[in-house]
Amino acid sequence: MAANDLPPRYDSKAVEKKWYEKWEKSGYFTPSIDSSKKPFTIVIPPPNVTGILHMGHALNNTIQDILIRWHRMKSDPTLWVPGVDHAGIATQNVVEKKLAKEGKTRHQLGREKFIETVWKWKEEHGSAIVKQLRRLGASCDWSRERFTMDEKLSRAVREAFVTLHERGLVYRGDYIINWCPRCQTALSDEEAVHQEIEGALYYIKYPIEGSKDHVTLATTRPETMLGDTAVAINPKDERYQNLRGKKVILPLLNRVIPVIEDDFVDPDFGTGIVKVTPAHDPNDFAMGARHKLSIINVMNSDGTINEHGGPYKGLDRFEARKRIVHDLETQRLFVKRVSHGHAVGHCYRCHTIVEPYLSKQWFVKMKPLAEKALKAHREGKVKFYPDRWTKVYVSWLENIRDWCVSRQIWWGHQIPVWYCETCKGQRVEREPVIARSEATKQSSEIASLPAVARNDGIIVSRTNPAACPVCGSKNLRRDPDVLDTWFSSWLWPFSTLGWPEQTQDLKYFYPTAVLVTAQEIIFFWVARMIMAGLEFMNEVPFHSVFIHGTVRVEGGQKMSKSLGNIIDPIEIIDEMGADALRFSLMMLAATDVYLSREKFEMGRNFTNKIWNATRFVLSNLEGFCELSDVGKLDRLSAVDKWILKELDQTAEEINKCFENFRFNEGANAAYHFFWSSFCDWYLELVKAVLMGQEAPERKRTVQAVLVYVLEKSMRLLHPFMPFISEEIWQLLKERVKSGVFNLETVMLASWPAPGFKDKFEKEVQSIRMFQDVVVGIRDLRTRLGLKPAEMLPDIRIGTKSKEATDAIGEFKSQISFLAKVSKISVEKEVKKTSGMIGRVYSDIEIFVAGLSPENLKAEEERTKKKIEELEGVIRGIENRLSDSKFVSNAPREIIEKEHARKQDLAQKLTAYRENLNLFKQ
RNA sequence: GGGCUGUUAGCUCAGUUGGUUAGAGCGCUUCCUUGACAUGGAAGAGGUCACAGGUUCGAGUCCUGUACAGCCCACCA
Repeated sequence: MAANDLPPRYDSKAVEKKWYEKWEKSGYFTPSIDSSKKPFTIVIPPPNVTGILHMGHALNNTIQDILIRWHRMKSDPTLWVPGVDHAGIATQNVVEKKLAKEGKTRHQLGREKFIETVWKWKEEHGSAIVKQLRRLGASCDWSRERFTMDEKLSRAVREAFVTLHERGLVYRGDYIINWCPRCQTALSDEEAVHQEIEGALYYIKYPIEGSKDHVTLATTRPETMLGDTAVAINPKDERYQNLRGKKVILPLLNRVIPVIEDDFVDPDFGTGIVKVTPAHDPNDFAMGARHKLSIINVMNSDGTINEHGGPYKGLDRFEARKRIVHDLETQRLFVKRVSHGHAVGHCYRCHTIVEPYLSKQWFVKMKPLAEKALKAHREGKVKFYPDRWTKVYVSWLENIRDWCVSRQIWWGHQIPVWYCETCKGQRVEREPVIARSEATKQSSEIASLPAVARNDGIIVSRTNPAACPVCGSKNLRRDPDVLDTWFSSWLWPFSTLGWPEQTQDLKYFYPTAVLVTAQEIIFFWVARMIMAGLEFMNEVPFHSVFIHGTVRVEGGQKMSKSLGNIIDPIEIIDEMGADALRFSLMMLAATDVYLSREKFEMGRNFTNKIWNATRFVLSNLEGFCELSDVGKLDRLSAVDKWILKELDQTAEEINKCFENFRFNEGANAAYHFFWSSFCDWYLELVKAVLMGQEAPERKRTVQAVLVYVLEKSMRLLHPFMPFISEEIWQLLKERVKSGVFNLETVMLASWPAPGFKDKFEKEVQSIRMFQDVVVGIRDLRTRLGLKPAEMLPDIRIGTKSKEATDAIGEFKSQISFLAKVSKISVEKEVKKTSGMIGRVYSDIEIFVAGLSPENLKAEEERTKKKIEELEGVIRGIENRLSDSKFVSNAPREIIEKEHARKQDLAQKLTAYRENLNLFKQ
């Protein structure tokens, strides 16, 4: 055998680095715009600039890369736009933490200097994840890489905000928002993650004014009582009719507050009496509005009690809670504390319990946007895969609430709003504000809140104004807030392509084809992108949304840094290779992925298998091989045709799987074809040819088929395993002359289309029979305890079918090669003698004679068991066939099938029964 | 409280419109270092498809209910 200088183990490291650099440098990732062709575009879900690649990214980007590479091979102009998100709160937190280590705060630095520091941090650390995406093999067009804080994308953000304002879809108002006392910023409803916690209901007595009596009410947050401005009952509640028009005394502060009646109060909860704290609870805020209650904010932005909290001033909210409960106990106004599980909002970034907090924020009116998005869905313009996510999307849109978009941090897009200090106070024009909970039932009441005048010295502008357009004053102050990070993300599918400029990219590549993402950000991102696309581009940003599973650790937990259960994809790439990582993920990715390190061995073993199959093929080529069109060769044997057919069917199946986002099935098909069909059968079979005394033409044919199948396999595997497929394809290119190798890379080779449709059916059938015989003989060998090197002296195969006779006759030499048999005879009627055992197939029986008593005994048992099994199955079929309902209702082909099956099994049964007799002799 | 998903081999999971004897990987048993590969090869064992009903000639697959698990949504203080 020719010397082979390839190592027996695949070395992923060297290969991966080499090819990725070559691809990127050669510009293969950059499509050329061809107006005669329909492009295929994907925008990446931009990872956070603070992020490092985790398994979720690996899964998400592997799927995108598969789609991208597949389409590129189908010669669509294919664009994958990469980029990174500035991740306002997360990034600011990271940099602030770093400053804290140096003993500094952002306030010491000042805004300008701080933002400079963040940019510096970004330059130094922000490219970590894009480097890691390269290691994964992601074939993004890096020449179009974007960052949400790029000048052009910032311009898009500003354009979007101002446009929405012009359309009356942006407003500013005083509302209860979710406030994170740790991050010191407002959060949108989506950013306040509700988590079930084991809290408590505190029952407290409020004395009734002018009476020795009191009312008892229940609350989960006693500290907010400092801001109570009323107590409420349900007007229909019989029990409390006597409280009508009364006043109660707020304990601790001794404030006199009224008893109000409101339908909101649920008589069945707690005592049926509610304390009303308009500044610290959204419902109370609404009630306060309805009853024109005063609003007392008792907290500072850091969650400590402020000067309105009397003696509790300066205490943290939870400390204040303890002290208040204690003081109430002392005053005998505390009744009881009852455990009470309830959902409480937590900051999605730092997990601090958010405080419902009254403040002035900017909102986007979502209902008009959502209506467009719903309409687009009804018209089938955007489809979710799997379909069940549609419902999640629709129900969120139907119940949408306004979006609080201002954040009290520094890192982000500063809101393009200025306040004229001169105009301020001169309320020019009043206009009722549409409330945050417009979609909820309380909306009509909220609308009667004190209105904020829209032109009350507020300037919303595309460019930085030099003077107030109303009064000409230069005394302007810019709104210090920045926009929610998602306010730039939702523009991503078109801002990355140049919007608001009408660039060539935007015209050609928008809308994109598919969005690949995880379930967690359907609301945050997917739905909002659809709304933005429709609002600003008048077209959905993508036609398909593929929602893949969540990556979890074995055992079901989410993979997270804090749990310390991370499996780092880069470590897996280092150890086993990116291809192994990618392929393993795809094999597992049907639903949520539960990972353990061992699971990646599947992919690693597969890469090694591919590698070694290649070593075998290459070492069996003699010199430089010329590959003519295999399909035209008339020297193809049945096995050649069989493997070509299998290859065809696999290509077709993988294609279908990609079309339907069924990546695990596609990976399975590729795996099974390459390993079982190509390696286990075809390679083993052709060894007989390559090493035997076959005619040189036969050898050359086999070599051609080997190369042909291997080359096409590399194309099929390329989307899954870009690196090894390229490496092997290039190795073949060095040794083989063929049209396809005029190309530079397998990346640009065409996606295999079936070439042998409706052909080779007969050959496929006879190979199946041949495989039966080989497996049968091997089974017998194992049962007889033969050593691999030992030859079975005499195998007799009985068959009455002409096809089987022909097939076995044709493959005799291969059978003896694969199953180690010295003599094979095919007979119509095998003369059975005692001491023979056999295996029975539909058309074929295999016999071997001359066995030991122990072997015979074991085989007798086995035969008996087999007979019982067959009898059971046949009985079942007979029952069915004698059932008049079945016969009259089932389709004819099913009945025919059953008949044929019965006959088949009956024949087998007879054969086994005869065999059983052999043991009795 | 509402919604969604899952429950199939020891483990992790496939199973597209209902139709042969339900598949894969890992693990397990036996054998094999044979000239591509022990990250390998050959043969094999292992499943009343959570439970109870229903529709149907026929159900892992469709319907209803139950149990368990997980996820998402939700302002009952």
